[in-house]
Order: sequence, then structure tokens, then C-alpha cells
Amino acid sequence: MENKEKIEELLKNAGLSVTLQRLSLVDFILKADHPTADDILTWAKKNLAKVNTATIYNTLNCLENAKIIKKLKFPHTAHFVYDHNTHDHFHFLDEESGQIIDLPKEAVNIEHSLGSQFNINKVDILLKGTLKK
Amino acid sequence: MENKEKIEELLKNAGLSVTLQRLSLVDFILKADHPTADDILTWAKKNLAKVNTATIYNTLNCLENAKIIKKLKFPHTAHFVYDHNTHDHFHFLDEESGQIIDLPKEAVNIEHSLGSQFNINKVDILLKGTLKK
DNA sequence: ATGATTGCAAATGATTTGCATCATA
DNA sequence: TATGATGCAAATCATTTGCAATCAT
Repeated sequence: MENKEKIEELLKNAGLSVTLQRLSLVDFILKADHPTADDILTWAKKNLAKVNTATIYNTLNCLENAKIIKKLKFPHTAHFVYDHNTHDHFHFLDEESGQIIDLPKEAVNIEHSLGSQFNINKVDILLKGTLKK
Repeated sequence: MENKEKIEELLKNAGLSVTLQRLSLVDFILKADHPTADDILTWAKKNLAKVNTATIYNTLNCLENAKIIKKLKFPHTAHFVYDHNTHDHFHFLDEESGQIIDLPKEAVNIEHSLGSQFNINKVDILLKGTLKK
């Protein structure tokens, strides 16, 4: 774990106590690429001495409330995905590999011609396609 | 049920046999506004003489395979929503009422400045906000 | 020390399955 | 009549809960 201090910082700023489970989980999520709860569970059971399914879920919900991670759902799968990119951004789904790529907000421009009764607070965009090599 | 013939047509074209359950379900979905599986279940148990949970799910999956309805998932809820609008379109979520409104494709314009390695086949857009009265 | 966090087992809720029965084509 | 659809109960899967034990501050 390279950024232990940084993660401790994150947790403390959110008013959460620092535990081994939280350090490890956040570390994994920071390094992983949009893992699902199941990816996280699998990794945790393999790499942590003692972890319980319930603890993982509790911790994930806790981190989500603290806005350290984001819980996302995409249309193509029934499962939640956790994202450590807390900036406003969009996503690209590579339909071949299933990989999700973050797109900076600036890379996509959107305009609409909806009536003034539509008061828009947030835009979710998912582009789907393939990647040329 | 006003459009019995139309629904029979839909089913037959998809190679599905016409049953009372399917006629009723499709009729409800055509009239309903983005119902969830649970909305459909609740309605069915109340309005059809005999229906089973499993049958509803089987039928929904069946209709989805036949492309008569679409199964969608939105970020704000864990549940699937069924949509009978099979045209390509976008969605608006009224964050106050939870209501989902279809937006015609033409109402929203999107541009991106992604590299040419991104080969985009499909765009999912969800606008979230409130409706002024 | 005390309050928050964890582990455990059991509960929940949504959806799916296997199989016997029944209806549609 | 034969195939596919339905009903039923039980299974599965992901996630959550209650409670006692443990750890962080």
C-alpha cells in the first residue's frame, strides 16, 4: 500500500475511524478499475486475513456516504460499480471487454431543446462502442 | 383492452403464442409509464384472476427477447424498468416525483472530442432535474 | 473506557429454476 | 395432439440486519 497516509487523511476528513479493513478496501478501490461489489468481495476474501461479506457491504456504504467513493449503475449490468473518481465525469463502455473508461466532462458537449419547464441538475452520459487498436 | 388486435399482431410477429397473460401484460405495459417489475406484479395480482410471480418474470423476459419491450436500468434505483418505447430515445428523471419522461432523440444534441480510437455505437443519456409547473 | 466497527448467522427481497399441469396452435 | 406456457414451491443470489465480540480513539 503506497498511499496509506493519503487514505488515512481521506477517512479522517470524513470523520471515519481508521481501520485495517477500510484502509485496505479504499486502497483496492483506488487502484482498481470500476470494480463491482463482487470484485471487491472476491479480492477481499483472497487478500485479507479475515473479512466478512457484511463488513464489506457496510464499509462500501459507509465510504459512499462519506463521498469517498461513488456507487454507479450502468444500463448494461444489474450490478453496482464503485468509482473513486469523484469529479463530475462521463463514461465510455467498451462493449467488447466490458471495460469502463472515464471521460472528462470537457470531452463531451451536450445541448438540448427542451422546454423551460425542464430544470436540469445533472447529466448522466454513457457512450457505448468499441476501441480501435 | 382497446388494442387487442394490435397486441396479438405484435406477439405473432415475434413468433410467440397468444395467451391471456401476455395480452394483459403487454396491454398494461403499453399504457403504463415505465413500470418496474414490481409495479407490474402488483397490478397483475390485483387484476388478473390467476398469475404467478414466476410467470410474470418469464413473460417479461420473453417479451424483452422478442424486442416488444425494453428492460432499462437507471442509476437512481436498483430496479429494472420496462419501456415500450422501442424507438431510440433519451430519458429525463424528475427527481421529485421519480417519474421518467421519454425525450425524443432530436431534443438532445451531443458532440464529443474523443480520439478516433473511440468507436461509438450507442449513446445513453439521462437528464436529471425537476419540472417547473 | 466507550462508542464505533467487525464478524457471524440468519433474514430479506428480487428473480430464477424444475417439474407437473394445462392451454394454444 | 404436441409443444410451449403456466402455476407452484423451492432454490439462488445479492444485500442487509441484529447482536455479541473487538478495536480505535
